Amino acid sequence: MVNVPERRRSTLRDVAQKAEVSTATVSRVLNGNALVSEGTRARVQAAIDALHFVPSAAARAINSGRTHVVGALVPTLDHEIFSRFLDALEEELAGHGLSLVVATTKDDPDREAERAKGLVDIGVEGLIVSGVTRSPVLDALIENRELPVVATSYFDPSYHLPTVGYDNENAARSALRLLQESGHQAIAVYHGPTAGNDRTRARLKAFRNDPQAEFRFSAMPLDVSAASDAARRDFVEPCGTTAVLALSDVLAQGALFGLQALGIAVPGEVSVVGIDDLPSSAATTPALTTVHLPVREMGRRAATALSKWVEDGIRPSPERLDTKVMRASSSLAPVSGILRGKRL
Amino acid sequence: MVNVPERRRSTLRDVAQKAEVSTATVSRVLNGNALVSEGTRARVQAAIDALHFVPSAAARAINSGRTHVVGALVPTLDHEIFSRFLDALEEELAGHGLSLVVATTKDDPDREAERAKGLVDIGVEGLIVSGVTRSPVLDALIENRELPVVATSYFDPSYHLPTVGYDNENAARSALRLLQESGHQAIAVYHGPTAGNDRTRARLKAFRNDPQAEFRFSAMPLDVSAASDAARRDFVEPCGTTAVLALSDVLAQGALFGLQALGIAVPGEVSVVGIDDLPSSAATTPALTTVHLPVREMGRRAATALSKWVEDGIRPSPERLDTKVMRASSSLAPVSGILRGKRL
DNA sequence: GACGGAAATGAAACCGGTTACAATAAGCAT
DNA sequence: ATGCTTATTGTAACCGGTTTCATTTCCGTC
Repeated sequence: MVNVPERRRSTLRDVAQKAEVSTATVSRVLNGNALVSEGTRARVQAAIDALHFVPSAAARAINSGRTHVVGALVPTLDHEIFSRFLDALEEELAGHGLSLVVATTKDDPDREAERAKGLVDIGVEGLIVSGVTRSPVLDALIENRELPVVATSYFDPSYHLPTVGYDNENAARSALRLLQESGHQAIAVYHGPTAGNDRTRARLKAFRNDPQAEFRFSAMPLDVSAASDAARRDFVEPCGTTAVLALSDVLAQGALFGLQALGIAVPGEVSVVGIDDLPSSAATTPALTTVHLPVREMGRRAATALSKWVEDGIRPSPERLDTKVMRASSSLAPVSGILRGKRL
Repeated sequence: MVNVPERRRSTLRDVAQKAEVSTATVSRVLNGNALVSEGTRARVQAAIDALHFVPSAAARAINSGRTHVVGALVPTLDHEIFSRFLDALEEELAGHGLSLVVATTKDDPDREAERAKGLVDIGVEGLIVSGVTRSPVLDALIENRELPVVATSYFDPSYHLPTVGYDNENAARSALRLLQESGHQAIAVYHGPTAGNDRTRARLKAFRNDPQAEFRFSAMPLDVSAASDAARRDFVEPCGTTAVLALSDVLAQGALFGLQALGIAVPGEVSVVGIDDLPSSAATTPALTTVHLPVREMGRRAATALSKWVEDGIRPSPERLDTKVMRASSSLAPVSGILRGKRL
């Protein structure tokens, strides 16, 4: 509104001048710390308000050597599991006085390295990453900077960075055991892309060396529709498959919906089991039998671990989080019931 | 490994000394800009590598006056709609060379103001906010700092900040019209909390002054289970209500699941319509009739707008995004069918 | 009324880069 | 050999804060 020819953001020196004190005094008022007389403090504060002075974050950072910012590298934000993780992570970090910058990797190690470089360039003090597969470039960067980095969604005490996560293979094994205990042998396994995704690959390990079982693996994009389509394709003709084990709940839900669209009873004719335990999985009809992954807890733990490392220099120990079977007999039933293969 | 007593991060001066050049020359090499002889450049680069030198972000920022960081304030990350928005936002911002810090507000204006303050403290150059309800404190902060701020999820050209979003009231009206055109008059309206959430309040405006209709409003937490429970409560006894209009797809899905659990046919007996168009809404059985909100597009547009403002000082104009009815006759059917109230 | 010590404040160095400007050296036409 | 450009590099100021240390002031005490 007013004609201000080239307004420059006011600085601490401007404030000092206006309040007729030294810059040191203004700095003291700003930080509340030192002992400044009440009169001076008021005068300085008045000048600050009048000039709408806000201290420069960069100038502060250069002195303290701290930016109070950490970064998180996740495959995508467009998946409930990661956004819930980040929600908890952000909340906990905020409690420790840290801000969170996010960057997405699309499960590409090169892209991860590139984005990590970007984060370091803006001055993050630490990093949260997903899984244990790094580009050598990123490893070198971490090494050189001695950057605190916590790896999540994966538990591996032998990894060179501290991990906070669950045992993916074991989670998948729990789901598999559940099915097998109910007599299922011919199982369709639905999973997301394995390229660049070591969590999925770890889960797939649970299916190695199983002489009796008969697995049918299908990779697909991680969305409900893909799994729904897959189920409609796989089960449109009678087949011997009695169960779908999805390595993510979105796929399990999709399978459930697809089967329902075909008029196939779940779990009467086909059982469906997932991994993740999304909130919506408890509400579907039938509710989904799944393996709960404690992602919020993981977010909190990772935040605390990274915070300790960044603030106090204490390198955290690996933390293993427990997974847990949910609603074991909801979308899962013994194979003795009506078999899809015998229908008609 | 090596015994390094108190290692200090190496600085540009260290590099200069090691390479036996001035700091100016090192800076030139760093920025590739100026003309440095090939020999010198190589020597400096060698020193940089040897010392694992990485320039300080803060020191750079203090000179350029730029941090290349912007912030986003969203109610929560734990909701698909926001995380998809952020996914697109982050991607587009990255394309403009900007990093994204996120902070959650829990739909509380005071908390929003507080978190915004925190973001400004770490040096964000601009802000993305949700809706058009601000705490006066935050408004003052924005004003004083002349901070570029773009408001999203809401279209209102009269708002004092540029908005990039859709017309919430109109979206709800589309959904309502759809139901009414099919003859529905007794409608249960499921919606999330209204406190601090002007998007929901705007959607509710669509139901004002409708003499013929008979609305039954229920507020509930924004999760599938809450709506499922509500539906099970509302429809367990025969009642005249023939449709559920949920102001968010998670609630619509919940209602759908709840009705299915009661054995009520959708849309045969009760129709369900949502707003959002989540990916999973296309896959449920039946697929959900809903109003598509272009949140990814909104993310991209908001990113571009804020980027232009931050980088080029061009204050963006408000942008209105179109909403669109999806799958109009999927979970919606004319009321002439079996009425729940007449069952038994 | 001089003295010791706490309280309040300022001068100036400093953090780690960038950059304006000066200086030196090399190249080349006259 | 002289003068002028151009290429290369260095000196030092500067960005906007923080902090060390010295200085001044104000007390209460003996």
